[in-house]
Amino acid sequence: MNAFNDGPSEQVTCRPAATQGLAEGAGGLPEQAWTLLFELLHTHMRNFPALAAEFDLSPVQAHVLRQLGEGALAMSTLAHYLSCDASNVTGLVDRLEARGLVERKSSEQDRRVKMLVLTEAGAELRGRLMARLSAPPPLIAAMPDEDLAALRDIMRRALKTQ
Amino acid sequence: MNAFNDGPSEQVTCRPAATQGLAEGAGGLPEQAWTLLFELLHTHMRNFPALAAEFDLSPVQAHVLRQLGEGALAMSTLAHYLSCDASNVTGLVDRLEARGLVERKSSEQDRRVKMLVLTEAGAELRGRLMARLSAPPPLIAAMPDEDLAALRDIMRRALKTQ
DNA sequence: ATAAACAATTGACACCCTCAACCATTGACC
DNA sequence: GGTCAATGGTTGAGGGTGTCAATTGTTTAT
Repeated sequence: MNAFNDGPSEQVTCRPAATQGLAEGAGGLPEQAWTLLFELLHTHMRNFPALAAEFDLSPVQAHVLRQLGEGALAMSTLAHYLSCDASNVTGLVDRLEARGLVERKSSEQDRRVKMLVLTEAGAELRGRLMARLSAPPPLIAAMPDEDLAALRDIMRRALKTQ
Repeated sequence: MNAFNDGPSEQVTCRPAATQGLAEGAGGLPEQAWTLLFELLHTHMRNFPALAAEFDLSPVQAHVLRQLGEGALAMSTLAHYLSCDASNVTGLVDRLEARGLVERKSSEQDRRVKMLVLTEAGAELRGRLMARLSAPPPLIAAMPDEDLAALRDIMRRALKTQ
């Protein structure tokens, strides 16, 4: 998220210049739609670190909790989902484990593998985090119902055919 | 980023569990639409570090170049746009300046502030970066024209009223 | 003229990330 | 059975990103 950055989370508004060079009107229909979504995307992602910080989590830790939704997950699998090196996950999990949010359990089938499970505290924290994440940002919340329904339907179709 | 995170950029698919606990059908219209957008958002953001790496940039450096679109920008302003501490920007700009992408120019009006400008090389790199960023992800590219047009119009309205 | 506010930097410290090297375990092959 | 390559996780070196507290130089208000 890396990538996202940590920081004070005052009121943020996006600078028009950020899209400069993207040629708003140009390109095909996909480019036009994408450019606009891209704007929402980046302005929202700017808040993610602050949002994670509300739960005393780094952005990446929040991602991990997010991914650890259901049952156990091998470290290597997590590394793949996070698109990062396995060695990175070691320290990541170390810190989460030290905070009592996650547990390493050796796999029965393959003793090389360590499975990750949320502790009770971890599951509780994840619940609160997910609830917070599902709150739509102002830009969405302010949309008229018509647009919201259309948006939802479009996205459902897109995610289904993908 | 880092929040986003840096990492190998193989083929990525999102794990259903990531949305677990978000209660897909529940909530009002805003929540429903948002949950779906949220999915797109996170899967796409996962690729951002790899995308930046194509230009030998860290995710944050790519953000900075993005923001530095038009004229000069004070360091403090950049810090505000990045939602990060001013002290962080110092090192950030140090590295970009060392690579010849950005220049510090003392302001005429106020000798405390240093204005950032893209060098020629920086502007060229930014151009290529922005072109790359404007390429819609597969999920968008695969949408039918009807949906794309609707999506574009909805987003235009939303960004305008915001 | 003095004091408060501000822009940028520095230094200490922590996290995130990669790469290369390493250990233990597994599975295939002779 | 014994050997060897492949795999999962950890460690260590090195660098980017981020914070906070303290410092310097400049501006602005009183």
